[in-house]
Amino acid sequence: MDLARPRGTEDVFPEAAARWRALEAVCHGLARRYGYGELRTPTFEHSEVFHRFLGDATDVVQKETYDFKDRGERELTLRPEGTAGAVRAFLQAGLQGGALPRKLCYVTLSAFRYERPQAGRLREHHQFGCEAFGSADPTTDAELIALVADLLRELGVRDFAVRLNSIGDPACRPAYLEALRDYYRPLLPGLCHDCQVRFDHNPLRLLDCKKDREAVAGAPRPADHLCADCAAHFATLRGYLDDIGIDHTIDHTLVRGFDYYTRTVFEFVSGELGAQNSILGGGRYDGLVESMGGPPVPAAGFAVGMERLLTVASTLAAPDPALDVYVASDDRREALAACQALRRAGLAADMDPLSRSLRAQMRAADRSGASVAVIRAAPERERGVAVVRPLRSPGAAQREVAWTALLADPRDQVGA
RNA sequence: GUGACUGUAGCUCAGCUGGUUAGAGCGCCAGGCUGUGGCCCUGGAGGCCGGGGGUUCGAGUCCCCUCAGUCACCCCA
Repeated sequence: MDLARPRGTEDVFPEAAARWRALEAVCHGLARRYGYGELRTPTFEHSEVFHRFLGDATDVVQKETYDFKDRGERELTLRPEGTAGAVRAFLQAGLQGGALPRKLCYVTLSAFRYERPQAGRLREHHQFGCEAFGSADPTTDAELIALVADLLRELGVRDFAVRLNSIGDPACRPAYLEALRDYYRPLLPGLCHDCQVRFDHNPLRLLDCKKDREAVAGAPRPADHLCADCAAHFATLRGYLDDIGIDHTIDHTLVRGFDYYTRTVFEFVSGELGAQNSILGGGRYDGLVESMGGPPVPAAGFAVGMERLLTVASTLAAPDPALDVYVASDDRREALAACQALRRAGLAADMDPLSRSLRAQMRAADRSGASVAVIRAAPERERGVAVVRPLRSPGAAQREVAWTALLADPRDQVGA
C-alpha cells in the first residue's frame, strides 16, 4: 500500500461519522444554551499569529507546528489550537469596539501538531472550544466550567474530575516567580535536565515536572502568592462553583502549557483515557488580546479534544439513518426509475448496480437496513405490478402494487 | 525527538526449533432449501507473508535498514 494516509491522521467512515455528527449536535446545543455563537476561522494563519503570541517558550510552537511558505513567500502555519485564530479574527473584525462581552465558539476545529502519535493523540485532531471576550468577571470563568461539566454529563462521561488553579497576573506573578526561583536555586544541581532548562526559560513549568516530585511538593504555591485582586477573583470563582454545584479540586501544580494564561486555569481529566488523560484545558487570558495589538480586553476560554471526548462518551449511540426502501430488480433501468421516484418523494432508496441475483439483492436489502423491499422482475412485469415486501416487521405479509402507481405516488404505495 | 512491542487474505488471527502447492473463522461471490433477506448446506474468488537488503542449498520464519501501527516518555486536547 503506497498511498497511505499521513501519519497521525484518521479517515472517518459513515459508521463512525454518525457518532461525530451526534457529538457535534451536542456541542452546538450547549454553546447555544450558554450564549456562544459559532466562529469559523481559517485552517492556517500567518506564522506570527502563533509564534509571537502563543509564547515562544511553549513546546507546541517550538517544535510541533506545521510551518510552510506559500507561492507568494508568505510564512504560514497550520493552526495548532483555536484560541490565537479566534483572537485574531475578533480583532480583525473590530469586535473590540462593539458590544461586549462577545462569546464565540468553534466546533470540530481541526488542529495540527507534529507529535508522535499515541493513544488520544493525533497529528490532526479536532476541538470544540468556547472563548468569551470582554468579561473579567468570575461568572464567566464559572459558566465556562459549567458548560463543560454539562457537556460531559450529557455525553454520559462518568469518571471525570475538575482541576482548578490560579496562577496570578502581571501584578503578582513576577514576585511569585522570584519566590519560586529562590526556592529552586539551591536544589537545581539535583534536578532533571528539563527542570534546569525550565528554571531559566519558563519557571512556572517547574511545577509540572513529574520526575522531581519532592521538589514540587515543597515549592511555593501560586495560589498563596496572589495579589489582592487575583485572590479575590479566585475566591469568588470557587464560591460560584460551589453555588452551582460543580465539584472541583485545587491543583497547586496545574499551570497549563501555553504562556498566555492569567489567573484561572482549569483542566478536566478522565480515568478512562490512559496516559493522555486530559479531556480539556482552559482558563483566563486577560493579556492576550492586548499582546496581539488590540486594546486590553479580558478573555477566557477552553478547548476540548473531540477525539478524546468520543472515546469517553457513552451516550452517542449511532442513529445512522437506514435506507427506507431497497429496489430489487433484474432490470436496472426500471430499478433506477423506481429509485428516483422514491428519492424525489423524500425517501432513502437504493438499488443494485451490479446485476446480481435476486437472492443477492435481497441480502443487500437486508443489510442496508431498509424497512421495505420493492421487488420487480419478469413475473411482476407481466402483470404490471411490483411486490412491496416489509423486511422489519415479522408478521406483515408482502403485497402487490401497480407499477405505474408506484412511480406516480411512491410514498403511499410503499406505505411510508 | 527517545524507548518497547507489533506488521501473514477485506477483517480477526494460526503458521513448532528456517524445509515440499501459506491455513482457519468471519466477510464477499455463485449455487441448494423449486423467483424473495435473516438460519443451515455446497462450491468459489481473494495473499509481491508492510517495503528493501543480507545470511543460507532453501526464509513468512534468522540478521540489518526502512516505513507503518500500538503503547509509554516528552508535551498537550
